[in-house]
Parts: sequence; C-alpha cells; structure tokens
Amino acid sequence: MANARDVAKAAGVSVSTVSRALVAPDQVSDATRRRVVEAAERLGYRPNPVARGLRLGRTHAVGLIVPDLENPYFASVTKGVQARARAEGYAVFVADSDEDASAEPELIAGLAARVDGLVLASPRSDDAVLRAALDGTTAVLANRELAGLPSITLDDEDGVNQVLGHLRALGHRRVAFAAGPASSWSGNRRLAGLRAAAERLGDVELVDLGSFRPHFAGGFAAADHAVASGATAVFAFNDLMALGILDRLRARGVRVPQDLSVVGCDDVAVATLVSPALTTVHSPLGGLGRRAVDLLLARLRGSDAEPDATPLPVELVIRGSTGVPSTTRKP
Amino acid sequence: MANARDVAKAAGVSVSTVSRALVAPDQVSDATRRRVVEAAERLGYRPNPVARGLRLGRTHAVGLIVPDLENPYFASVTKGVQARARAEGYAVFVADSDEDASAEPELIAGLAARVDGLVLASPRSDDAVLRAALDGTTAVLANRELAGLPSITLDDEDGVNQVLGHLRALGHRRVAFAAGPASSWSGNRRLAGLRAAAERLGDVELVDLGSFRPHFAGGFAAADHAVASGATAVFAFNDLMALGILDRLRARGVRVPQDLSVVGCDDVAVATLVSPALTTVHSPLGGLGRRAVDLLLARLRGSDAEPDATPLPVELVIRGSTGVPSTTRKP
DNA sequence: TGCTAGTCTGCAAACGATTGCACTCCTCGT
DNA sequence: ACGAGGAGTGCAATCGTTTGCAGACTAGCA
Repeated sequence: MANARDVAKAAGVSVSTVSRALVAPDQVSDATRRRVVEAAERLGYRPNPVARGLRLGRTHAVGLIVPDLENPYFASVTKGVQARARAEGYAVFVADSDEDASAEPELIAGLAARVDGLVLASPRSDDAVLRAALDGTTAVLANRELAGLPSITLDDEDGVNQVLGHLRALGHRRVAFAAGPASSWSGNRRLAGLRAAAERLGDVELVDLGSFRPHFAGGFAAADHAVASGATAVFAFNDLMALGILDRLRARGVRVPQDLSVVGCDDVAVATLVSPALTTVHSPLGGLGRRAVDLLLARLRGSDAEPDATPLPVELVIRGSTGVPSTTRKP
Repeated sequence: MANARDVAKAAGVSVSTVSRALVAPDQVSDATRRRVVEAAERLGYRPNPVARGLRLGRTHAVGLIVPDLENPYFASVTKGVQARARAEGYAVFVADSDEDASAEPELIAGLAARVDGLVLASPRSDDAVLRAALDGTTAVLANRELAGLPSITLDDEDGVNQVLGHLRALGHRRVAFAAGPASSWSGNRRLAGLRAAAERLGDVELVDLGSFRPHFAGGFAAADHAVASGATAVFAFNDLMALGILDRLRARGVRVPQDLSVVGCDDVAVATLVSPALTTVHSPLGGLGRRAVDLLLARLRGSDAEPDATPLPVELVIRGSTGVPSTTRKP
C-alpha cells in the first residue's frame, strides 16, 4: 500500500534516498538510513515488485509450464520448482497445458514478458515449434533435451537398463512396453533405450504395445494389450499407467506377478499403497524441479560456472509387482 | 521484444496511437488502425503486461496459496484455478506453504503487490493472523470461512451426514474419526458436524482419535488408534490418510471391511485403484478452484451480482471399504 | 465565407521504482 | 587559506504503457 513517496515524506528525505537506503545502505549516512528504515517499517513499506520489474527489466518471477498439474509427477516437479524459486526470492507462475502441445506456444508467449525465465517440464511440442516459441526468452527444459537449450533430465537410459536387467534376471524373456504420449521425449528415449538394451542382451524380446494416455485409463487399455501380447512382464511409461494396469489385471483375474509382472516409472507416493506394491523406477522429481531452477537462475545471473546438468540418477525399487514368471517354471 | 515505440515507428504514428489502435479501435481512423495492426502483427508486438500493470494498477494476475501441491486435493484445486483464470485472461502465481501456517502471511505479502487478487485454499492460519495478513488485499477463501471475506466451501455437513448415515445403516454403532491438522477449518467443521449428527442419531457413538498429518503416514498411525478404539468403522480426514489406514490394516491382518470399515474424504483418483476400493466423499475440487476464481474476479470487477457462493454439493461414493461389521453378526 | 462540431492524432503526465549526474558540504592536506 | 576529493543527497530520466487534454484538420451548416 505505502509507496516510496510516502516513506520519503515520513522520513523527510527524497524518494531516491529511500530507494538507496534500502538497496544500497552504504551510500547513505547512518542517521538518514535509520530514519528511512524506521519510517518504512512503520508504514509497512515494500517496494512494488511490478514497478521495480519495469525499471530493472527483471521481474524476479519465473514461469513453469507443465502438461498436467493433477499428474503427481508434475505435482512433485512443481513443488520442487516452487520451493527452490521461493528460497531464491522468486515468485512462480504456473501454467497447465492439459497435455495439449498446441497450447504451449501461447502459454509461453503469455508468460514470457512477465517472467525472467521459464521452466518447461516435459513439453510436448515439436522441436521446431518449441524452438520458435522460446525465441528471445530464457528457458530451461526439464525432462527434455533440445540442442542449444539448457536442460535437466533423468537418467532414463540407466533406468530402463535396470528394469530390463531385473526382469531378465527373474527369467522374463518377452517384455512389453506400454508407451505414453507419442510426443513425450522421455518416453521415446526410454523406448529407444529399451530396444538397445534388448538388442544387447540378445535373449530378451521387446514388444511395443503402442501409445496410451499417461493416466489410469491408459493403463486399463494397455493391460489388455499386454495380456494379448504373450509377454510375461509389462513396463509402463509411468506409475499411473502401471496402477491402471494392475487394476485391470485384477479385474480380469490375471495374477500379478505370477502371470504378469508389472513395472512402473517415477515412484509416485501411491505406488507403495496398492497390492501388490509396485516395482518402479524411483525418480527424484522434486530434485528435477529444483535443479531446473538452479540452472535457470545461473543463466539469468550469467554465472560463469554453469551448474551441474548431468542426468539425475534414478533407481529401480523392487516391490511385489514383479516376480518369477510362472511359465518359465512349467517345463 | 518489440515495444509500442517500435510499432509506432514502423507504422509512422505516435505511441499513443498504437495503444489506442489496439485497446480502443474506434478512436482511431480505419486507415491508421490497419497500419498499426499490420505493423504490430509483423513485429510480433504484445503489450508488456508489467508496464501495463504498473500504469493501470491491475496486473491481470491472481495468486493461489495452497498448503501442499503434492496433495492431490490441492493439485486438483490448483488445476481448476489455473484453468478458469487462464480462460479469463489471468496468469496464476502459485505458492506452497508446505502445511506451515506461519509461512502464509509472508507468502501473502510477497504476492499481494504482484496480483489483483488472491485465492487461499485451506489456509492454516488463525482467523486473526489471516485477517491481518489479508488487510488491504482482495482475497477469496476456498474451503474456509472467515467473516467479511468471500469464500467458497464444500458442503461438509451434508458429507458427514451421508457418511454417518451410511455407516449406521450398515450396523455400525461405534465410529472413529481420524482428524487432520488441528488448524484445518474444514476438518474441525467436519468433526463438529459428526458430533451433531451422532447426537441426533442417538445410537451412534463417535470416537475422536485425534489429529494426524494429512498424508499416508498419518493414516498408518491413525490405523492403530482406530483398531485400539474398538470402533467398527473409521472415517478419515482425507483419502490419503484413509489409504494409509488401509495399508496399515492390511499389514496388521485386519480385514476391511469385515473387521473395520474405512471411509475417506475427497475422492481423489487413486481411491478407486486400491483394494478394496475406498468408500469416500466425492468432492468437486476442480470446481472449487474454478468457483473461487469466479468469485474473485467478480469482486475485482465490482460486479453488482455476486456469483453463487453456496457450498458445493458433495456425494458419498460407496465402494468396497465399507460393509456390515462382523461384530454385529456375532450375537 | 466563416463558425461550429466532430474526428483524429500527438504531447505529456502519470504508475513506482532505480540510478547517472550534479550539487552541496566537509574534511584534509599542503 | 585554498583546492581537491569524498561523502551524502536530490533532480530528473528511465522502464513501457495508458489516457486527459489540446491542437489540427475536415466537414457541415448558415
């Protein structure tokens, strides 16, 4: 409410002195500074961030664009982004694209002038579209790589290797993959990683079940495909789909893990609460969000030392939804 | 990037004319307007919202403060707020208090000057603290009432009546309530509603298990209390706790619903995926967020007709976690 | 032809902060 | 005693818009 002029009047100084007393205390005499600070305190003065933003060209705000806030994956990323940004004195705009790639350019444009920089979590747009939309902005990608843009990712490749290794060790030789949105960069990378890993192992056959919506409902559909595929294990794009698969399999009377092992990805909180508990790739999602902010702020500050941007380690957590396939025991 | 001056130069007019051509097209001649619009188009000009905000005193942004973004309850509210705000041309700041009431005043103050209005979802602060913190701001409360402030709530009273009625009809005569944060207004209101309902029914005894953290972990603890209480049914503050209770009961070998019925609140997505599926009070959380924004924007626009602010209806969804208590069948 | 009314446009002042520059004092050194 | 330099302060410009006011020009009317 109170502005710098009010404080100036109360302290008997000029507006400039008020500003300096607060941002560059060593440029004003002790006596004056005390008077200003006291007046500011008394009036509850806070520099207006909008005005400051206009003058400085820095709003001290960042924007975050996510595909779906209700997806616990992005809820966690958002929480991480929010926490780190706040700790650094930045406010956070959040925009939800509703998994609609075509909405992203507009969201970016709408936020660009309001913020110092953007964090894009798992953007769904094409490379070219994304690049064009981000032209002229400072942005960091989370869970996506795009040449020329800073990004922070998870070590998906290691994750899929752990999954395939685990399943193979249990005796699985035919493993299905239920992919998420075709526009998911990490999903495609995981599929490629799985193919490479299967190739390398030599004795594991990979079945691509196709693309499903990254929610429970997508899992329901995927479950039927998985059963029909003859695979003894199914690896889902994310935990939500994996939970949907578990639910559908239970409804169909398919036993997990005896008849079909199920592996998720992300390790969202509910993964432990279903029965059997879900084997999944634990991913540091809050950390992903925090690191994205670190990277962004480093850019904004023009730091010489770019913070570490290597993929974040993930870890397979083995729970009850994976086991030895009953078919291998038959012979 | 391009500003009004660039456009003015390109169109051969003054900055004022550029502004008018875009915001008050009828005040400028057709020919000029076309030139300006064309130039703006060509340069990709978008009025800078920060500068506009400073001049107009309206930022076209709203702030949302929630206790925990990772809680699916607030994720849904946030999604609703975001969607409605965006549809109305408002950007959304999101701040997460981490269930820490003492952080709320600071979050409010930090956002106040950046936004036109605030939505506070389930704020945890005391009435007096909250009132002081919101002094001078335009705010709407979601899931909390405070005299003098507009608010939008769920029909908790009806919800608890439905729950208690359902349990009583099944034969339960001793029902436990596992409360959430003591600072939760809706939690306290539910407890009061339960007490009143129990009183009214006359033959149902209510056991207050105390206050737990509104997460899975809180449910683990509550489960043991519930078993010890001798109740045949337990009603949890929210679904997360209820899921925690289910998990803990399974681990202890307590059968649901034969030995203990469990009821949640909110109907978050995962409630259907556990086994047994959770009986819970379905709450329109996205709608809560959207209505909060409607209410806020109505205030900001000084509409004469205040939008409907009656509590949103909730509905008990009966699934597998409630049933006839085995104890009543013994005699 | 002159006057009025109306249309269109530009100037300049806001909005609230920050900051380069200039000015006024002091102090200190010679 | 005088000049240099430094400390402390204020003036005014600036960021990018919007908008009241006034000027310029046109058209219409008598």
